[in-house]
Parts: sequence; C-alpha cells; structure tokens
Amino acid sequence: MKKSIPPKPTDAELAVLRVLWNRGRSTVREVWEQLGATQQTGYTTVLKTLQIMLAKGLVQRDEADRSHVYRPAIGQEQTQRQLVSHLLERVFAGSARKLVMQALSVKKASPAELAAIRELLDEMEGGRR
Amino acid sequence: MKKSIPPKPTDAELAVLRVLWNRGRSTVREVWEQLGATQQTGYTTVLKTLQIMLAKGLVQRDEADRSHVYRPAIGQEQTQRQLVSHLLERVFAGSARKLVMQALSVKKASPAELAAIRELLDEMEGGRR
DNA sequence: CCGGATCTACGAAGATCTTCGTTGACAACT
DNA sequence: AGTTGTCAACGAAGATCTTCGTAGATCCGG
Repeated sequence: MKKSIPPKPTDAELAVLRVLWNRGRSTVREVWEQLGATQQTGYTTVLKTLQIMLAKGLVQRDEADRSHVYRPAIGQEQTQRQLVSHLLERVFAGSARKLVMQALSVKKASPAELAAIRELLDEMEGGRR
Repeated sequence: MKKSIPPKPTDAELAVLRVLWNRGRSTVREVWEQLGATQQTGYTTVLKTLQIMLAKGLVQRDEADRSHVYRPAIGQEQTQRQLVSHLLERVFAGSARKLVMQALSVKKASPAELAAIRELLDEMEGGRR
C-alpha cells in the first residue's frame, strides 16, 4: 500500500537524480549549475524535467520559498536495483553470472573491490541456502 | 576501419535481437512467431522494426529469396558490454563493485555460478599486472 | 489466366522525451 | 512607484519509438 512502483527514469532524469542524491535537497538553479558542469542544457530545460519528474513521483518538492526545493522521492539503491533487474532480464536472460562477468571485464576493479566482492560471495555461499 | 559504433538498441529492438541471437538467420515471420510467444505484436510491427534496425545497421539481410532473411549485425556479448557500460557510468558512477553487488542481490546465483565468478576473480587478481 | 495467400514497402498516428522561448508573478533595489 | 532580475508555469517544436493499416508485388493452386 505504499509501493506505487515509480516509473523507470529516463537518461535525462537520471542525470538530475544523480545530482539530488549527491547534494540532497536542491533548487532548480543548483541542479542546473551542477549539471552544467557536465552537460550544456538550458535552465528551463532542467526546470521542465524536474516538473515532469514531480508529476511522475520521482521527486518531491517544498514550495515554502519562492525557489522551490526538490528532493529525490526514490532511493539510489532502489533505482539501481530496478535498472539492474531490467538489464538482467532483457539482455542477460536472467543470468547474473554473465552480467557480473561482463561488468568486471568492462571495468577492472581494484584489489580492494575484488576483495569486497569475494566477501559477498562467501556470505552467499557460506550463508548456505 | 569498420567500427561505425552501432547505436544503442531500444527495448523492442533488443527483443528482436534476442530472437536472432538464439535462432540465427531468420525471416520476419519466424521472428514474429518466436516473439508472439512472449509478446502480442502484429506482423507488420516486427517487419517495420527490422527495417529500422537494418537502416541503423543493427541487422543485415539477405534479399535473395522473396522472404528476406535477417541476421544480427552486432554480437550478443558486444551489445551486453555496451549496455553494461552505459549502466555502469550513468547509474553506478563507474563502480563495478556496486553493480556486481546489486546484480547478485537482485538475483541469487547458483553455487556453480558463484564458483565461476570466483574463478574469474582469481584470474583477475592472480593474473596481476 | 485468375484468385487467394504471403511478403515487402510506405506512411501515418499516437506516445514519450528533450529542449527551449515566452509569459506572468514576485521581490529587491533605487 | 518604477525598473530590473529571478523564478515557476505553460506550451510548443522536434526527435525518436512503437504500432499498425493499406497498397503493391509476387507466388501458387486450379
């Protein structure tokens, strides 16, 4: 009764969400400036995107001040899981093994990261089933 | 020079590609029948999708017979890498570790699969550099 | 040779996404 | 009070995606 399954964010929306996850509550201007560093978009474009995201339930906002303050309505990890799930089903036919292997071959992880992954494997195996 | 970087396939295109990867060379009708098992789409819809994919360079076709025969122009693994890469950069800020962990938490792998992943880790660490 | 079946080609409609110009409200400064 | 700057709201344009109806070509059975 609270899971209204928010829709899958688009690429532009994802870029905005990343800013909000990093900075926390932000105004349109703040998001725009942060984004401007990477991409070249107009102020009203970011505003419009945020308004659409609000309508979709991807963000929430506080209208107390004249400059409305936006904050993410969905968690970063939850979103990551959703997108990984999508990729897993559609592109890897549900094989986590293949996805993991492609991920590791695309981008080499540091020894510390490999160790962390190894630990997770231990938990999953040791923790039995 | 032949790498003209094929565009990122859409969801509908991905569904078609999966059929071609599984069956190999196929006619529109064959793809449509295979797809019909899962989704409910019209014959001309599949045809149009394949024509667009041809224009994009995602598939190639043999027009010798009246029923044109399509085949994938991009490899499954190559496509997987491309999409994983995309997700990695945009959603995981390049952290393969987080992606792997989310993948494994979304879908539990079998002991055999875990072992295979562990082997890959061994290679990457042992292989040193 | 004719009629039905099968196939490709064409185009168009509807949906969604992305971008941005314009407008009107409001506040701050002078 | 008037000017200037900042902001949200609105609408519209262009791009892409997905779907499908219709038309035209070709083949096959009588």
